[in-house]
Order: sequence, then C-alpha cells, then structure tokens
Amino acid sequence: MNRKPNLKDVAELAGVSAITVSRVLTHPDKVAAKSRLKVEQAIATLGYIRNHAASALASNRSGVLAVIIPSLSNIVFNEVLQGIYSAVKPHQLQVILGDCHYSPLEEEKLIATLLSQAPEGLILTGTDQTDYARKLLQNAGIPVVQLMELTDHPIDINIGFSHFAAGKAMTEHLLARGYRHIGFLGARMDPRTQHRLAGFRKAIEDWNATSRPESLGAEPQSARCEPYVVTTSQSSSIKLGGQLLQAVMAESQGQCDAVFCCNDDLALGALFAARQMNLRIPADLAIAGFNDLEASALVDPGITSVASPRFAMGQQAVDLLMQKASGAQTEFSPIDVGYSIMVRGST
Amino acid sequence: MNRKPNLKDVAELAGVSAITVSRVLTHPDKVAAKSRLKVEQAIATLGYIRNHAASALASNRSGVLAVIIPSLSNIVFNEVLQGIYSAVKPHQLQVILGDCHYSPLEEEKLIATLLSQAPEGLILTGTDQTDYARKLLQNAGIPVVQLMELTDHPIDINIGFSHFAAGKAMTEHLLARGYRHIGFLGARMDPRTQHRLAGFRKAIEDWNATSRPESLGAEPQSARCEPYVVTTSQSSSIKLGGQLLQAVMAESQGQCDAVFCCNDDLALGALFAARQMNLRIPADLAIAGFNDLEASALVDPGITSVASPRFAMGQQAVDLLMQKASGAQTEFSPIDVGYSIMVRGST
DNA sequence: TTGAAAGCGATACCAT
DNA sequence: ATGGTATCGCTTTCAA
Repeated sequence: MNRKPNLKDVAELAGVSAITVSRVLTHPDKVAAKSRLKVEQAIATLGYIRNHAASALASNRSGVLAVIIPSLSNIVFNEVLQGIYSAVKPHQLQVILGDCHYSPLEEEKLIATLLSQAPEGLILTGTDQTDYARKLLQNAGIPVVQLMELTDHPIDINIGFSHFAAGKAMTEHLLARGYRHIGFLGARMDPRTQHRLAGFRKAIEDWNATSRPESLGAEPQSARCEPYVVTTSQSSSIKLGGQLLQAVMAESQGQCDAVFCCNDDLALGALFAARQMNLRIPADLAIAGFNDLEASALVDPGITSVASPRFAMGQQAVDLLMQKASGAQTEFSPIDVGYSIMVRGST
Repeated sequence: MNRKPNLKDVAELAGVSAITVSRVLTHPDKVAAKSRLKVEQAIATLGYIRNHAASALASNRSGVLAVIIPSLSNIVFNEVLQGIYSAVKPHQLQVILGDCHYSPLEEEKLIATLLSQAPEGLILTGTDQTDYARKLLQNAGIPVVQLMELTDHPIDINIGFSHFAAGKAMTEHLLARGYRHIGFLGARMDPRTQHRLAGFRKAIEDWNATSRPESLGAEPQSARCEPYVVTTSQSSSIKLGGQLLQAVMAESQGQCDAVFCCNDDLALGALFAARQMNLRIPADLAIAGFNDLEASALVDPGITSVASPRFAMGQQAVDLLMQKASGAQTEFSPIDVGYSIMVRGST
C-alpha cells in the first residue's frame, strides 16, 4: 500500500468502524479501553496521520487561529506572539501568521486570505482596519481581537492601552524634570506612534497653558516649553535614532535638552550618537524611549521608557477569543492593560 | 440566507455551474471573459469566501507551508522568517509557524501536528531532529529543508553554514590579534552554539600545536593560548552576558584578555559590564560576538561579529522547496551560504 | 469553454 | 459503547 493510510485503513486493521477511530482521536474517553488500545496500535503501525482538511470540512472546525501583525522584524510584536503561542497550547490550535507591513490595505488582503481558512478567531494589531476589512470580519462571524491599542468603536474584543496617555505621561515626566526644549523623534509613523506624538503635543500644550496663562502676560522664558518634532516615514532602527537626533539638534539650533523617542530603538541610537557628540546624559540631554526593551535597562545610563504587558496581552487575546468562541459570554468592553513609565538614568 | 455562501450559491447567482466558479478562482484564464465577469460579480455580491478545507480535501493541495523555529524571541530566526515570508508571497501559501523552544522532542511533536495539515513543504531549523521525526518526515513525502546549519546526512534539502568553521575563524582572528587568554561565553548551548564552541577549541588546539610543537620543548609563555570556557544552559540575554563575563574573569583570575561570546546579546552584555569594570576595550579586553545584530555595529566600540545571510537563507529555503514540490529537480546537495567576520573596534 | 457525476476523508446524527 | 449513512464544499475526471 503506497498511499497514505486513512481512517478506514486504521479501522480495518483495528477491527472496528471508522467512526470509532475518529472518536479515539477526539474523545478518547468515550471509547472502551479495549477498542482504544487496538486503535492506538493500528494508528502506530500504519503511521496514520489524520487529514486535517477532511476533519475541518466535516466538523466545521478548522482548529486554526489567524494572527496578523504589522511587522515581523519589530521585537515588540514577537513578545505578543509569544504570549499568543503560550496561550494557544491547551486549545489545540494552529497559528497562521500574517505580516501586513503596517499597511491597512495589505492587512485587508490578508484578512480575506486568512478567512478562507475559516479560523476560529482572528487577532489583529491596532484599530485602523479598512472599512471593507471590518465588513469582512463582521460577516465572518468569528471572534476578533484588536490588540495593543484602545478604541471606542471596537470590531469585537479590544485589548490594549492608550498610547496617547502614555506619550502624554512621558512628556509630563520630562517637563517635571525641568526640561523645556523637548524634541520628539518619530519613525514609521504608524497610528500608535501618532498617538504618542499627539500625547506629547497635548502635554506641552497643557503645560504652556498652565504655566503661562495669557491673562497674566509674559513670564520667564524658562517656564515655557518649546517642542521640536522630527519624524520620518522610514522604518525605525537604532541607526536612524542617531540621525534623527542630529536632525532635531539642527532644527533646534542646539537648544534641545531632551528627546522623547517613539521607541527604544531610536532611543538607543540617540544615546549612542549623543555620546559621540560628547553630550552628558542626562545633564546636557535627556533621552526617553518607548517599549522598554531589555537593552534600555542595561545601557549606561539606562533609558527611561514606557513598559507594557505585551506577553500578557497576547495571552489574554487568546483566552478571551476562546471564551467567546465557546459561547461563554458575548460582550467584552475594551480592556485597558495599562502601561508604566520606567524611570532610569537617562532622564 | 444566513449560512455562508458556497460555490453552488455563487454558481446559481451567476447562472453557471459550480465547476466554472471553481475555475474562475483557480485558473481565471481558462474561463470565457463573459462567464468570468458574471462569476466575479456574484462572488462580490455574496461576499463569498472559498472554503479552504473543502478545497484542500478535493485537490489534495493544502496551500500550507509549515515552519518550525527554535525560538520566537530570538531575533535571528525572525530574519529568517522574513525571508521565508517574502519568498512565499508569489506562491499563494500560508505559513503555519511552530516554536519548538530548542527542544527536539517538542519539535517532533510539532512535526507530527503540522503534518496533519498536509503542508506542501516543511522548513526546520538545524539538523538535530529525533529519529522518529526523521521517519515521520520521510514517510510524509514532502520536501523538507533543514536550515541554518550544514550536515553530511540531510533529510532532504539543506541550507546553512558551518558554525564550527565560523567559531574557529573568529577564534583565529583573536589569536592573530595577539590575545592569548581567550574566554568563551556560551548560553543555551543548542547544537549550533556547541559547534561554535568546538570551533573555538579546535582553533586554540591548532594554535598551541603549531606555535609550541612538543619536539621543540618549552617556548615563551606568551605564545601558548589559554582557553577559558564558561557556559550555561540558561537562555541568552544581554544581562546574562555581563554575568558570564564576571564568571570568566573569576575563573581566569583576571587573566582573560578576550572573550568570544556565542552570540551578540551576550557580547553586548559583556561590553556594558566591561565598561562598568573600567576595562578598556580592546586594550584590556577584546569582545567578539556572533550574528552581527544591528546594535553590534553601533555601540562604541563596535563589536566584531559573525554575519550570515539569514534573510536570504529563508528565501532560498522556500525557493528550493517550491522547485522540488513542482518536481523540477529531485536532489540538491547541501548548500553552504557562508559567513563573514565583521571586524570592528572591539577586537 | 462548459458541465455532470464521482469522489476526497473525516464527522454528525441517529440507531442499536 | 459502537456502527451505518449522509454530508461537509470543492475539485477531478471525463464527456459534450
């Protein structure tokens, strides 16, 4: 016999019916121990492997979880993925992963493609899906998680934190430390990065409004905060951080005394570049980052950064997805997992 | 109509037969333009999405590529993955990804699981599969790639480079630079790391044999090279690099004047720790790494490291897999993609 | 270029 | 606890 063995082959060898073999595979406890043993032996002898396509077709359960991330190269999403994989284990799910390269259009195409696998659920990053994508998902009738970021109008389940609030809080931290010429370094301005920038702007706006109310007239220059924003659509890297630091220094004519980098890669690059410019940190220049990568804590001085529970987010996404898939609950309101500012020597 | 539309629904709406719809989906050029248009409209109207399980079952083509990597958290495999994803695009394949946590046993289980999806091909990392896994793969009758590392007895296709040779070459570089008390820092001693260590040992052994032949009697102490090996099964991290540096310094009683780290994470950690110990680099201590991560080139001094074409390996794996799947060629001998030593300030 | 009929391999449902 | 039978949705094969 050359072709791959199927259920029937196993059944014949074991002297039972096909359906009994099927049961051994799915609900072993619903089969008498004696039959089960015979079947298990037959399976081993034949090297039988169940045909997933047939199983999925007949049972209408694909055993697949679809996940779309914006980038494979960004370690941040890896940590989320690890959470997803760890949580998926007990559920007998296979993960099909797509990388949409930060593009909502690519994401839309991927969603269409992945939906053909009839996944049990779908995990997306961010909340900026195209209208058509949202429609696809609504029709699909499967639970969907939008991860990493919060929105008032989630497609379904939403788990994340406010990048606006985090950006604002970090900027307030710099203001509280006395910095008044603060630069924002941004790369690959995806929605979350833009929210961080918006938070940055709001913090400074609030600060200037408070410390220098128009009704009171002029105040000492030092009280007012001067923002410098340098962004690029290039994708983020350590090297780019150094280049952006030079750019902001040029733009501010050397006035800039603190930079808030939209992520830790940029912050590391800024730190390395600042050293070569003989800037003392944090005396001459403060550096703040985002994501709290391992390296940020270990360089000298450590980089102040925003931490968030990425692994846990991934886990929770799967957990809620599976809860919903099993019909336990139908509505979850957006879940804010929060963030925390890790203050280190760089500020 | 509540249930999801199927081929028949589309066919009825378009006024053609189901098979014609199927053809529009798979070989659009084999259908008259007129019918095709009608079908495409019907598909759009109904929001039809093809049932992958049924398609796979009927056609005996799963459209799935299975990939197993040892770790999601190691950025090195991410770059390989990116190569895989980039190459997969034109082939209409979905990637199912498994993480075996560096364990051959987990890998074996994953292989069994993933084979049930009847993937068109399977990409593995390394060459240390269990016997049972090899048997499974041989029976599966699909092309298999063992990636990253070379072996004399590949299961099928083999693409990689010699970690032994790379480890040896890097050590020879340190010897050539005049270092004679060389430490090896190793974490999570997976097979490739062990080969690097073996190369390290061989280089030093060769050196000592050459520069101090037994027949010539004693020579100046400085000519002989003293190796110090510190390894741990803990998984690698920047922080661990610092700890291992301290360990090797303790073991060598401060004699160690160079460390070869089994990867760049450790090397970065060693660099940061060395700075805090007020060691001048490379005068007091040379540091070499492996993998050539971006940060290694940008810290000061830059870390000498071993670069390899990871992205390209991923791409080539898919390319050869698809070539083989389409029956073009049946045998490939192992493909050595090589490595190169990036010499920087740290040595 | 198009269609009819016969599977693909497993599971659900209903008996026994 | 076990088995018979219909069925899932699509593609293959063959014929027109």
